Amino acid sequence: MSILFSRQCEYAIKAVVYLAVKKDGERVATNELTRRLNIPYHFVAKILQNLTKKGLLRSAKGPRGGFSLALPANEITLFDIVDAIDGTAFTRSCLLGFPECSGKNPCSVHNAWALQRESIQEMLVGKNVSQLARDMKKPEYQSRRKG
Amino acid sequence: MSILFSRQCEYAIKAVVYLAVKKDGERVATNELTRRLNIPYHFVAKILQNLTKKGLLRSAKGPRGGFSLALPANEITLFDIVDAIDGTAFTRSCLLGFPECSGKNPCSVHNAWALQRESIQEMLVGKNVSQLARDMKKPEYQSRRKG
DNA sequence: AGTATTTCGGAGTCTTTTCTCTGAATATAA
DNA sequence: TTATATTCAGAGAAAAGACTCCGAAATACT
Repeated sequence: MSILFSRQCEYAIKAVVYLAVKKDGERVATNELTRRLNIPYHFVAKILQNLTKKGLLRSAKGPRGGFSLALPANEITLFDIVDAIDGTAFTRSCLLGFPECSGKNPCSVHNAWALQRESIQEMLVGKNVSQLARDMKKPEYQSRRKG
Repeated sequence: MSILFSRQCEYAIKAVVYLAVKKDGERVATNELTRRLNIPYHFVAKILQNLTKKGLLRSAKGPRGGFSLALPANEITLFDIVDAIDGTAFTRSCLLGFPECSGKNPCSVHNAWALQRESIQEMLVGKNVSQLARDMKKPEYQSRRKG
């Protein structure tokens, strides 16, 4: 099937936005996330671990431990999260997978697709999780992709 | 990683465009395709078989057999190929995977992404393989995704 | 100090996608 | 009619992605 981002990346976005809804620095444990976001426990744990390594989150062990944003919510964009999890290859890669497709040697869909990519990227850079959190106060927070 | 279309779909597009470059009804064997497009033999064979089942291609067995377009090149759009291989879920699905995300109950990136999807779809519908074939007369036809 | 809670790190399993193989069926050409 | 070139069909192997498990380390609370 294949859609723009991996599952893991979708989950990461949901989790970070969830953290952004909380007060600054408030810690949230994996347990709460798995319940509220409906993401498998061990999987979301791993994802948060990854985000921590990338410096987007801060973690604390022990009772009352958990995860919190490492930066102000308005300084974390969707793009940052996508970059941390999936990388940014999609901003460059040819739709048809030609390795040598580029501006000076474009494949036949290069230009059209290049515009699309650009505008997707702009959207991702333009949305920070503080905005998303605001929209999301009414959390119809549920899980999984349907179809 | 995950990009908009599957590998199989990329390959399908390349193959169909390759056929469109040929004269009407000219048959091309799997062998030629695998060599020219650098796609694994048995894999491209399967893909062409799929496209045949979907009615986009015609096949002929035996010596001087092979595959050819089942329709005039200007009546096959990129969208048709994507539809045949990956399906069109991407035109509907929420970027974050919320199953109940929709126009009346949008997630926080719904509207932005809905516009993107729409414009991607328009591009796919707007490009037929005859146009692509024309662009591609200078075939820098090579293989695989790099990064 | 001891216990409970929580993340960390690595390895392991399951599923889907990508890619391979093989044996048959069919058509062409000599 | 025989040899050969080709697709067809389905099963199988390998790699990638999604998800699980477990033991260890850290911290807070009693």
